[in-house]
Amino acid sequence: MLRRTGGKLHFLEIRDWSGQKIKRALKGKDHAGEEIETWSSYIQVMIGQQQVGETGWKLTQELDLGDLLGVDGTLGKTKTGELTIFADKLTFLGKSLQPHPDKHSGMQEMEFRLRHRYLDLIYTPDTLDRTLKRIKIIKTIRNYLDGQGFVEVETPVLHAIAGGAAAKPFKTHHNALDIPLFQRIALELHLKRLLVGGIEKVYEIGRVFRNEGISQRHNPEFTMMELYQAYGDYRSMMDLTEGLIVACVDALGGSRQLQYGEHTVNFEPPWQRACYADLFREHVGVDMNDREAVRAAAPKFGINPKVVVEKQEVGDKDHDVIVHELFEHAVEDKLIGPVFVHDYPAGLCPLTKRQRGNPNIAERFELYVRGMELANAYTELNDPITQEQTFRQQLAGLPEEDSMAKMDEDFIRALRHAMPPAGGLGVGIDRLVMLLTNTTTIRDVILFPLLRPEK
RNA sequence: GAAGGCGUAGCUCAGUCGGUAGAGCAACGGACUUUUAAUCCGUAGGUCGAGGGUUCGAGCCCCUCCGCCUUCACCA
Repeated sequence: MLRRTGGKLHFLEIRDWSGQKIKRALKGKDHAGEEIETWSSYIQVMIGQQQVGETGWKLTQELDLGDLLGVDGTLGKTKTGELTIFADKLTFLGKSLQPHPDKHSGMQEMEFRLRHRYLDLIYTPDTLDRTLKRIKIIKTIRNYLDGQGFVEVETPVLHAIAGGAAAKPFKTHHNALDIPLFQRIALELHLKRLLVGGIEKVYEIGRVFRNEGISQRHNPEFTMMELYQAYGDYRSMMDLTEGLIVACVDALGGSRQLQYGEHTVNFEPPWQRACYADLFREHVGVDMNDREAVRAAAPKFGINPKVVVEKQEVGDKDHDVIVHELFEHAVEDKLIGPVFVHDYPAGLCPLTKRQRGNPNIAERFELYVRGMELANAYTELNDPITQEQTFRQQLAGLPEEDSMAKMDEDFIRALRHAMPPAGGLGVGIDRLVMLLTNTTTIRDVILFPLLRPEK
């Protein structure tokens, strides 16, 4: 609430949260001509001493910035043309005891904004705008997938074994059963069990947890969408991904050309599809299957082809590992996209089916936009014997206390009852929202990101 | 984990060469009947992130620590 007082006549601007979405023009020089869609708007209220009576006038004298006020009156326009409620009755609804931020400068410091998100929503129009867009994107994903015949499910967050990805889990404990439990790091293994169970088009949108570092692109809890389609493969996943994300872009109501930083990204389909090996050759300059050439090229991109443990070179890195490090350094930044990078070196993808006729290539793609991995999809491995072997290989070097070091025997048993061949897709919702709302930090697309406790 | 930047009133920010701690908004008191962030007059508000050092004297210089931001590293 802004207040301009004038003797026996006051003008207030109150924020109206009627729940109805409207277009609102942003005020101020910086936003001239801009509109956002929101459910909050400001409307002016005029309060005259004679109109609101003695108690109403007394109340008016006591109002502070941030108070909640009910107004009955007549809608009209002032002589300057501003839409205004001419109040004849005031109802006091809530008191602000804490001083609010500067009504013009708003909130500048990131930490203050994050620790007072309720104020940030009021004083930083972009925060509310991004929040509404996030909700709309998630709703669009549900509508789109439901329309394609997918079934949304809920699977456990607490796992006895945290599998489906390579990440450190959060650990907790169940008292009655007296067992350790982990918060999930992926949705994959339960959704695949459902494939076995005959739910042939299945998805989940849910929170996953990884006990790792925090950065502009990482929050310890974040939202994943994973879907699995029986009798699909990574090619069908590309078509689905393209349709899904274009639907999200369209849902935001603007153009299919979206600004992100200094780049404009064109989401108009069809999107480029590029083979991993071709991109590698183009940007690194050597054939990724040429082991000598790859090894020789590594130092040019600042990559050490030796494994370094505590500053000792203890051996040669695996060929596919060097290839991918080169890819990350030399190629990723160039992928403004959207571009599907497909056909990955098999060594990088233990859970992926090999290409028919080429065991060195995995049927996988990642969708890159502006150098960021936005989606990851496979033709899923459905052979229980191969799956068990790759699990064992993957776990071989890990320390015992690492939860990843435990084999999910139940999952293997499920596969042994026959999982249909399937395409699978994972999308990091937070990063998708970042991209579609031109936001540089994940902390601004999550309402309450994890912060170090105060003091 | 490394480097750089920042930390001053509830908020947004000044603070020069090392010389008494500042402004606007918000709050409080008063005046005012047509305003578009900011009417006028007045009042109050501070462990200058914390601790140590140099100095006659430190918001400012030096050291240590804490927090946040940025970049890099790590991490699917």
